[in-house]
Amino acid sequence: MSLRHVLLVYLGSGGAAGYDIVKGFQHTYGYLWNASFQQIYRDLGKLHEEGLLDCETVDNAPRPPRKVYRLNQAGWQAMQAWLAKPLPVPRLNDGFMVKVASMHLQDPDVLATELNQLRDHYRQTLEYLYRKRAVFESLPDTVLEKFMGVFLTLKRGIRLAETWLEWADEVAKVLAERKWQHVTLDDVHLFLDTLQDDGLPQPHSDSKPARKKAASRKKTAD
Amino acid sequence: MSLRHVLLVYLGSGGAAGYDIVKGFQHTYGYLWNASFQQIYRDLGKLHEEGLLDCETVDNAPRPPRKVYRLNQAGWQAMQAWLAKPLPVPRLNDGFMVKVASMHLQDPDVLATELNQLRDHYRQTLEYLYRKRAVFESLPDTVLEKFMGVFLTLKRGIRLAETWLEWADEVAKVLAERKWQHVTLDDVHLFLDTLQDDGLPQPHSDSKPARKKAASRKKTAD
DNA sequence: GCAAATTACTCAACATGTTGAGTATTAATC
DNA sequence: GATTAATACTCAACATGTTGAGTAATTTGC
Repeated sequence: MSLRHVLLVYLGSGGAAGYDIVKGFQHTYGYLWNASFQQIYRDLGKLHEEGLLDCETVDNAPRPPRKVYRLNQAGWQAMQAWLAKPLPVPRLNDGFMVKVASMHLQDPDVLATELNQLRDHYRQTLEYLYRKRAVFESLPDTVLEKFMGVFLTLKRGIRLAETWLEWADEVAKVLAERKWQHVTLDDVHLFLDTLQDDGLPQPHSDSKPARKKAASRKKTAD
Repeated sequence: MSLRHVLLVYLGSGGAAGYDIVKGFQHTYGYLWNASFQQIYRDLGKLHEEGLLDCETVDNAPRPPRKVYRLNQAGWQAMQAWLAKPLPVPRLNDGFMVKVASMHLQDPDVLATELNQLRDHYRQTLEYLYRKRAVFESLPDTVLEKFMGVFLTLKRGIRLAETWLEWADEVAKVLAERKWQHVTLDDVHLFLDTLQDDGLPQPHSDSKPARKKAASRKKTAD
């Protein structure tokens, strides 16, 4: 699961050339998948080497020739295979959450500043997404149905940003009231042990939910 | 921004040894940050090499000795520097969104199956998180305040899962009604060109919102 | 028409994350 | 007490993503 597959899907609607793919990709999947232009070029080259893409070199003198990539039989199959195979649940490695979880280690004003920057960002994003949604909603049904998939992901983006902002208000309130205390690792472990934690469902984790008493842990925190 | 920093934050509350860190880390940041035990061991070693962690080798005969890692001065500063420096807005490379956006390329029943698997997963996750929230809410305020940061991220996890499920209902409805049509890349480009797209706010994108007419694009789609 | 900036790329080094295999010690089973 | 399984690690190869530098054509400013 990676850019390779997303490129195959992108080319599933038709072939295209170098920089056009870069630009079109940003347009189409811009808020679904981040990729640098370097990575796109590199992976297009690899997919071609591996025989999943045909590459037609079209003369474009006096400029360098355009390389037009297009799915071939193998590529189409690889795309279908990816679409058909369920993905692992996405990881959500969000550093800001780590900062919030450990707010007791940090100057609350610094965290509040970062929170506000993020709020501005998500408010801007939301406005942008609302404008886009309005365009979609003004389309006649027959056209909208052509872009139903994209429309659905747009709605997802809107929901995400909206709930992020609601949550951020909660965090801001806590920060304003300065409702927290210092914590040690031992506090945390003792507390978590009392939870009788059955483990979060994690389809691609190799740890089983089996638990032992954590009593044997050496006291190493300071 | 990576596991390195999260480990520094984790050790900010106190030192700990090898496998204890692995286990404790999964506990504390399990639903905030995914990391394999191999990665944790490797990065602990690297942080030690770089002089950000002290490592005290404690005899544990007849077992292999325990390596107790602890933040030193430099490590504490590195942690504070990370906390103080605003993070880039997180990428959200979610393959399932790509699948939904290109639903016209795929058998709708296959997509529906994957959607339902994900719904089951998020429903389970949500139940787990509700149970955890109930524990937090039963705590006396003085204790809750110790874990306010963790509590806030838990609430975030709940909001995320809830809105994901609401959105999934929308998608399921569209899939059931089979409301979409075949699309070509040219359709997509023509449509997007009409949007007068100003670009999504992307703090760590190097593309500027400047736009040209896409009229010069060669017709390469099939 | 020359210099500087921009566009359209390529290359290489590196950071980060994943996968699979391997190795001791301890515990469980026969 | 030998065999097997589970625990607690280590190592190495590789996949993926990021960063910065470089190059050649094309446009822009003088």
